Amino acid sequence: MKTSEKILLVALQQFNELGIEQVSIRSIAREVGISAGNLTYHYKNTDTIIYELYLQLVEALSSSIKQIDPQKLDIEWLCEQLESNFQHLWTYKFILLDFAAVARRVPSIREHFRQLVVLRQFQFRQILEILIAKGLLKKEWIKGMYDQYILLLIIQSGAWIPDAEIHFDGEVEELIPFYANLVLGSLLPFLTETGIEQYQAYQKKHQRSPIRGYPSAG
Amino acid sequence: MKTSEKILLVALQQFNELGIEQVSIRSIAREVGISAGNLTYHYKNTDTIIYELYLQLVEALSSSIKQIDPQKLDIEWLCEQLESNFQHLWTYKFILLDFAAVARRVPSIREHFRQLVVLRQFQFRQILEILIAKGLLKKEWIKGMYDQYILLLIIQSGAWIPDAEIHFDGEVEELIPFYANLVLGSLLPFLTETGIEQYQAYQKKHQRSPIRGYPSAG
DNA sequence: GCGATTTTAGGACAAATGTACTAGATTTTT
DNA sequence: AAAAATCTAGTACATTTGTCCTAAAATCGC
Repeated sequence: MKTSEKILLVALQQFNELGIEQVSIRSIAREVGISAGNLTYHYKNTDTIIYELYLQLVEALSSSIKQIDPQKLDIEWLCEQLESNFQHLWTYKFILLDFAAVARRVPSIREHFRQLVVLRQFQFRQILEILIAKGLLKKEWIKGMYDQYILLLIIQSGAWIPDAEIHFDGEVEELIPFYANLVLGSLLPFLTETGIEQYQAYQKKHQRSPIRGYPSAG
Repeated sequence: MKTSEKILLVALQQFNELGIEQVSIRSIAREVGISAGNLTYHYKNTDTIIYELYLQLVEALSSSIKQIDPQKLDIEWLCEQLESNFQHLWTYKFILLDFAAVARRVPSIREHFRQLVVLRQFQFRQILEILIAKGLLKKEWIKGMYDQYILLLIIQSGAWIPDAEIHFDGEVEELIPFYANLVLGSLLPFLTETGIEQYQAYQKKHQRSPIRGYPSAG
């Protein structure tokens, strides 16, 4: 494997484990087994590495979405899509764990992400329209409610990661399904009866209890 | 004003403006106009200051909640309560801006917060029960949906701050109302007709357009 | 095999940070 | 007023970090 690839791999691991502020070019170089001087040859500084990893994440997410095929689009597809995306996000969790700090350190990430969110809003809107047309989602019964929902969904899509870091106590394998399920739960009140049936079919298929590994007041 | 109070004040300001990682005992001491040595006499290190400010925030939120009076509890009360809480959170925004980083630096904050959330879940559940009993909220039509919603609401209650830092472009005075309104929006699909009326009455009273200062795909 | 390019190691340097310590000043207590 | 406490300034030290530079080593094209 190329040195530059090794660096990114080790860097990602360290960022995820220690948090961005604890990682330096020296700490990465040490673990890769190269000199710090050498590392700066490949990546000028840690910010460059962060940006590179951010691009990897964006790429992973984009290629996952591909084209939206209105034919296959249903609740089950949505569930799978979301869970797959969450998996990618978790792989690069350090980015969303302290996204504000990341965006402050690397302004180009902030700018890129701002535009990305605008695009996502648009895509979500299209998806919802299709689901409504298919009778899986209720028609908007309060003006603007779906626009609000989309924003909330985007916020939630990043926010579950810090939440998991603080609260989640369960097994690692259960983490993604748990939060995917949780965020999907925000869709529940909008579902039609057919939509609910599809949702519950998906639930059953994957054998999930709704809340586990999360401290509760019960 | 006592020196120790001045320190907290300046520290809060610097944390909010620069982010936790850019603030040091020296940078605070410089702005307060005292020596760094003196500052360490009052607070051993920045972590201690962070913890102190965290306690201030918790105190502000707690005293805001006070006792819940089932008599007065309605949608309007909920809106006001939420907006008031958001105001407090924004005052100490650095804490929730990088909460994962804060919790990593000061483990006692993490532990305290974990317990706090358990309590909040319980309180929310009580509030929702009352609203249901009053006919403002629909009865749960999918098992466990309100438990899920409560978790989402708690996540959203912290997540709007990083989101604002990245996306919000509007006037500062509009920020809190915008996000309070956005998060309250997640309640919309659960509202009964009476609930919707109360909600819209509150909206009208405060003259809000639902989306402003936020980049949209429209 | 040879020259050019790419890759690597290592060191030097300034700046910043947390921590600890000393000693003087100020306030409070008695 | 004297003693005790609290508060303050200043210094020193070890570490870490980003950045820059040099020279050697490895690799590649021909």
